Amino acid sequence: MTKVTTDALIRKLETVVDLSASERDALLSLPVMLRDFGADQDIVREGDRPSHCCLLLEGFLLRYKLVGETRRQILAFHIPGEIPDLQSLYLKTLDHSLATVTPSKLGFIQHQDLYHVVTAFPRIAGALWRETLIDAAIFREWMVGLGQRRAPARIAHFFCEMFARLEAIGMAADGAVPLPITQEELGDALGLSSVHTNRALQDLRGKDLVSFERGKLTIHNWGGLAAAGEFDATYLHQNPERRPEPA
Amino acid sequence: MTKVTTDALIRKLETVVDLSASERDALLSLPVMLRDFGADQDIVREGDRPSHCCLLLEGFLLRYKLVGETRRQILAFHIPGEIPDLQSLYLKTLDHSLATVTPSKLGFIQHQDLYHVVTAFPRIAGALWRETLIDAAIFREWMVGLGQRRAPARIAHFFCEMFARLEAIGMAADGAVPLPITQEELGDALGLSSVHTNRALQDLRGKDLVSFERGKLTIHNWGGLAAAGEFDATYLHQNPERRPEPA
DNA sequence: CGCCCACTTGAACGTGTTCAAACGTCGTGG
DNA sequence: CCACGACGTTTGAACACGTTCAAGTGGGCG
Repeated sequence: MTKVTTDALIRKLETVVDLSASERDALLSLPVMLRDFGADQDIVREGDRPSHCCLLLEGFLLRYKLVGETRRQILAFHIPGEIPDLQSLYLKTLDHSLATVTPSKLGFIQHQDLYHVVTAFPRIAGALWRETLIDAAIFREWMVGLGQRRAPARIAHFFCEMFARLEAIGMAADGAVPLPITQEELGDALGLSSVHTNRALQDLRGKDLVSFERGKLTIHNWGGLAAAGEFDATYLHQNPERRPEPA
Repeated sequence: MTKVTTDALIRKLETVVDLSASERDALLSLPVMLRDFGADQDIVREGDRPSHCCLLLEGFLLRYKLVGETRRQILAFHIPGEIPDLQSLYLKTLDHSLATVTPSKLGFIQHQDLYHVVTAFPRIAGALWRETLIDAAIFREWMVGLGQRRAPARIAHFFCEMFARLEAIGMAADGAVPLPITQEELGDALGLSSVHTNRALQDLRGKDLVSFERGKLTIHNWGGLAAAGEFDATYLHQNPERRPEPA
């Protein structure tokens, strides 16, 4: 039972380090509490001091910050295999909230248990650390979009990123991936009103680069979309670069 | 000699963990290569695969990404005691550049050496990991500013952040801190043109909240500035929350 | 003293926002 | 099976924030 749950995590980490038997065992024997959530539910909220992290097994999550009652900035979207709140292992007070987008299956892991594992197994620690660094790399790239790119480029870039990430976990088929978010959520992630998001979307559609409807993103012209969004996947650090230990 | 150089780092880490004698020794005996840089010089560039990290001892640094030849997004400013490229320990290819703002003194530490320390001393690893998580928390807060706040609020928020960080390392005096950046750099960090940055700045000055001239930031009305920028310091995670290990 | 660089100002323009209404689609219940 | 309701998407039009271009000002340093 618990074996199944950390599988996704182990698979992810093994793209970076070759885990030894004892390392794999340590991860497999981590107590994981399974829990299902409906759509649009907060999992943890800004200001909380959670005692566990959660591994996303199925579904889509997002992280957000509210600002001044009416506005929110979506900070990230998360897909299966990720641990969206791994940071809470070291930063005790949450500075943002985590919520489901779709109905989701989560595996909760006690900080204490995780802490013992990262203390005993430096290579696991390194691989997890690396995950949080990629998280930060994605934030940086979003900052570039928010600060420097016009609406259509921002959207195009976002689509490229999500496609690349979803493809990497095997969720792409026929040039399409599931992306079950509304235009309003898209706008809140990209710092755009839903109205303008809609119009910029028509722009991309008009050039026959993508279609995005009913939670499905289909890329018609990858080259064109990547060019429109100035997308360069380096920041996702997907090329394993095998082994995080230097030299 | 090398003792002096890692002092700033040790002091920083000790606000979070109580280091044992052997842990402190390990840090003190880290080989550090000192090097001076002039103003406005690249230290490492996007695409590089550096073999070392650098600890900032004196001066100001910034990280940036260029986009489309003419625009750049500044991702972060760094102040003494920080390791701006710690991430390169695990993410081999740099996805952005690091440069000096003012003439600076840097201590370079080989990845290999640092890797041995974090492998042997999990608590040091945890404290450094935590630093990179705070880095990410700052990115998130900047995303909120870039996506949701109007120019004056963005600037006000930024000033509050820099003041808080500089104060924490003892660089504040009489409600003022050194902040030797131009309005153009400020704009590039906040996603604003230098012209508009200038006008928004006049706005804040007109309300007698701050003055910012000749590289010096003086806060006249902290409450007012924080309100204007909707600033809440939680995300800086400066309250030590003593000991990163859970429970 | 003079130059360079940063800051400042003005004015036209453009991207994106806001408000408001209409449309479409899907799921529910009569 | 159709009617209804809810929610997401689409459209229009006025407006605002921020950009761009261009020229001018001012201070620090060689």
